[in-house]
Amino acid sequence: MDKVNLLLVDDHRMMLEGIESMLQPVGYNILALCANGEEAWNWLTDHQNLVHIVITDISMPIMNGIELCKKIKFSYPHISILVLSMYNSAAAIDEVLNAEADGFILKNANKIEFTNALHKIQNGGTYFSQEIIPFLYKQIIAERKKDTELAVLTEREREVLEMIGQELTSDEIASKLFISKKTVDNHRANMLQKTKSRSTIGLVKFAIRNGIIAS
Amino acid sequence: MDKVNLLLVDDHRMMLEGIESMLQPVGYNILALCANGEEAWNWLTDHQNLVHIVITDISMPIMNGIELCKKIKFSYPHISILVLSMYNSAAAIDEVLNAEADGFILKNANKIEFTNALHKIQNGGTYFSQEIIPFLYKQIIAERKKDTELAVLTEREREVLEMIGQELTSDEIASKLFISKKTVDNHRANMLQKTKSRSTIGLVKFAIRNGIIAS
DNA sequence: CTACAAATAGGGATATATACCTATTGGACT
DNA sequence: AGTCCAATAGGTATATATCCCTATTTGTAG
Repeated sequence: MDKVNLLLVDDHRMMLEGIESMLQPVGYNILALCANGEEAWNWLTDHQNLVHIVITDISMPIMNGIELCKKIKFSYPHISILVLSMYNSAAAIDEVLNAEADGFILKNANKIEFTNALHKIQNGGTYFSQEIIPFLYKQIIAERKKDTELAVLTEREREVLEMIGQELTSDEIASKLFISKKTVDNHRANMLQKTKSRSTIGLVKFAIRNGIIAS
Repeated sequence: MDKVNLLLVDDHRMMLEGIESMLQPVGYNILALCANGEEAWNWLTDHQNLVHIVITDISMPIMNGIELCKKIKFSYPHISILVLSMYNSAAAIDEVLNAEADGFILKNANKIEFTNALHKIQNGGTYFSQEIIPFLYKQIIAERKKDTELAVLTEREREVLEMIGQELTSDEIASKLFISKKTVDNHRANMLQKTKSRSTIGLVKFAIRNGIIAS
């Protein structure tokens, strides 16, 4: 049987070389090492038919692992993808599932689990870390709730919230948006309810938490 | 010359094994792998005279690398420490320097740089990644500015600010601190001036920036 | 001893936000 | 055609924060 050809994608050089020194001795063929999704994507345009499995990190500069995964699955569906992640956050898991990855393991997995995951994947299967399986159920619900929490705000409300975060008053926001102060106040009131805040302070914390404004 | 004895500390199993497979072939002796600072600290009580260099991550559960570093430097000053970090944040660098580590490299360093750092350290020297050297200068100043920014607030003001961040009103804060609402308002006014904020919103952002409250 | 900063507190005025209401319009989904 | 919701806007009352003053006490540095 031919060697399995891998493409490794991670922005941490040490992680790349660590994986390489772990897999090369046990019969895997590392075709290339890429530091981010874009690099990998470009490399794939000329080598897509060589690659069997792409092993990628999630958080990387320029193009992250989720985006890379989606693009590969759309354009080169024959390539399997194993996603590595530092943390088993609900959001990460949800995104990985959404991107149709073939496997997802945490970076604190040991060599056994790692090669195990690769075996399953190279045989057309899937592999998800034991640690994240509870999340698959529990957190689809939790995630939906969190998504709802994020989605509760309308486009306009987010716009207003952003200006609140810039320390503008309702009057100033009204002027900037060419609407009545009353309307701005209504948006505030609605957002207070939706985010379960007592005052603008809670609103601002919500905004920072959700990346609407910077601290 | 005897082999150099190492203790590896990182909460990511894969990173531990990656480093191990990188260093073992080039003549280093890995004594143990620990998943966090406490584990390493406990292990050291019985093996402190065997270890030459401790290689540790910063962010780990239970006891982080900074704390571990400080404890080792206090109790076993003959042990050298190389700190690994994911990010070259100003805060991290400052803490590492403060903990008197012998070296600090980023996890995206390659094998060459890694062994280079170890060589320097085992010969009694220090090694800091090229990437972070600019930080050593620029950010000592930036850090000092941030410290100053933090220092402008008095103890009491910080206390009040923390409560503001919990969405308490001046009245409520006054009750909790057994002082007059007027006093709280004075603290607010003074903080607004000191932080150059237009309103409480700016104050809250300041508090989050400086870790006084969480978003 | 003096000078200064921090914490305390008050008066009084004004600005701003919040809490309840109601109401209209336009677009999307059923 | 009817329902729902976002966005709009107004009224009225109250709560809260902000501004501009003054003033006392206490501790600390010069």
